[in-house]
Amino acid sequence: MSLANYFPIWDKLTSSQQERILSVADYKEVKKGTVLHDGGENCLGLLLVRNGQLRAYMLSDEGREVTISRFFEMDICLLSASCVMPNMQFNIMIEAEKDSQIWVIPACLYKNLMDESIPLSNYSHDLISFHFSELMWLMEQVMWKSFDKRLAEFLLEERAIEGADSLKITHEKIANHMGTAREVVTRMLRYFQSEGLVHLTRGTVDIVNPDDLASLT
Amino acid sequence: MSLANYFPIWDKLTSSQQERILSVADYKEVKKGTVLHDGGENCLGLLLVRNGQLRAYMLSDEGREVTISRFFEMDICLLSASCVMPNMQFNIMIEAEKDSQIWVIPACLYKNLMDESIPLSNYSHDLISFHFSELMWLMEQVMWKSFDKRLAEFLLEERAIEGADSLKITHEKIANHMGTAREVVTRMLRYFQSEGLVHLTRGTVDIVNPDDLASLT
DNA sequence: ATTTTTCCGTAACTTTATCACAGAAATAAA
DNA sequence: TTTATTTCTGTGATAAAGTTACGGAAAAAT
Repeated sequence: MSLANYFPIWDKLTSSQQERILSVADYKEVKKGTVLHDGGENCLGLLLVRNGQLRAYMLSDEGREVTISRFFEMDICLLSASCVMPNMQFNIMIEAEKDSQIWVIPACLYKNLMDESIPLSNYSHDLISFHFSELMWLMEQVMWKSFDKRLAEFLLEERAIEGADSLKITHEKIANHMGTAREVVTRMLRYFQSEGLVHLTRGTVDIVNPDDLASLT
Repeated sequence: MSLANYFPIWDKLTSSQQERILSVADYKEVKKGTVLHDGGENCLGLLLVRNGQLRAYMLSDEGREVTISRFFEMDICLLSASCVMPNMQFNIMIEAEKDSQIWVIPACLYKNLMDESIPLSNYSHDLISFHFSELMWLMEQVMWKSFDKRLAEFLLEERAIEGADSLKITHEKIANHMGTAREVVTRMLRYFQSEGLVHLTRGTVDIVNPDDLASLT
């Protein structure tokens, strides 16, 4: 399966445009943990996920993190292309959460295409709009939901992504996703355990009672 | 001065497109406090500010607010046009912070224009991208800055907007901008006053020492 | 002049974040 | 295999911010 099968609105591009993309797109296989983009530095380009899982997150000066968005198969990530997303002077990071196969499409090409293809321009428009919407949602969560609800929701989301009740994740990783401190996660997880919602062992959180977790949110 | 002088990239539109905008744009004068858009309900359209000041904010179920973005002369607000910003199912509100003169451009027309004008499509792209960026900034503030710094920054921003050291604003309004509780604002303002940074009277905050306020951030 | 509304002040309490440290489990090194 | 090192977790003390519950003063309305 090639790029054409993964790139959205591929058939709305002219064959010349398609060829230009194919000729410059860079196929990469990256290991879990690889940082693909850090801050405003280099404008890597857009990332098209063939396989695996990416994570975009914010990084504070003190090294704290919050996950902004996650990318799965067939998703396209614009956040790595500062040139396509102008006016961005902040620390957005992108890393591979799992071993992944991706195509990197240079931002300059993409920008050129946006100047000639209305479908592509409108598609990007909708993508960014979607990211904006996601960020609004995150904002709501952070501002107005208590931590127990947020944690419960995170665990259930993780369960849905992994398709398993046993999550191989450390308290610190959870804290980094949620933008809080490890101790806070530990304490709440212990409380969840005392209530029979989860079972904890080093490096894993077993979801014992997903229904009660869900009713908490 | 007419719409054409306020609408960005006006000269990159065809005369037919310009005419269509002119023929359907609705000129309005709204009083301070008017809510122009509430939630996903009606898709009012975009707002082009001729004069005055608008404010976009999030609203929680419990009635708490946070200001997301503000709009001044010649700014265009897309957030009110859910159709132009798809995938938005949250409570975004827009109100006039001052008596304002605006044009309302129906979202359906705008959407049609985006399908035929690359400059317009790209312009909207950049606009939303800018909103995304603003939201990222807000997120950083909320997550990683202590409240004293945030409040100092808010007061200085307000001072810059008003062009005066004496701010006619209640503690509650400040709290609504910042997404916190009125008591928290009151306490911090009293602390600021005790440090000689501000002077408080009912309904006003006088900035006594802007430099020290700035050094706090 | 009196009532009502708006705005502000404060104390007690809860939740979340921060700091400091320690011990257990896993991994690497000797 | 034993020892050392790193990673992960647990917990108490403290601080910051949000919540609850008032009451009182200033302004506006009657």
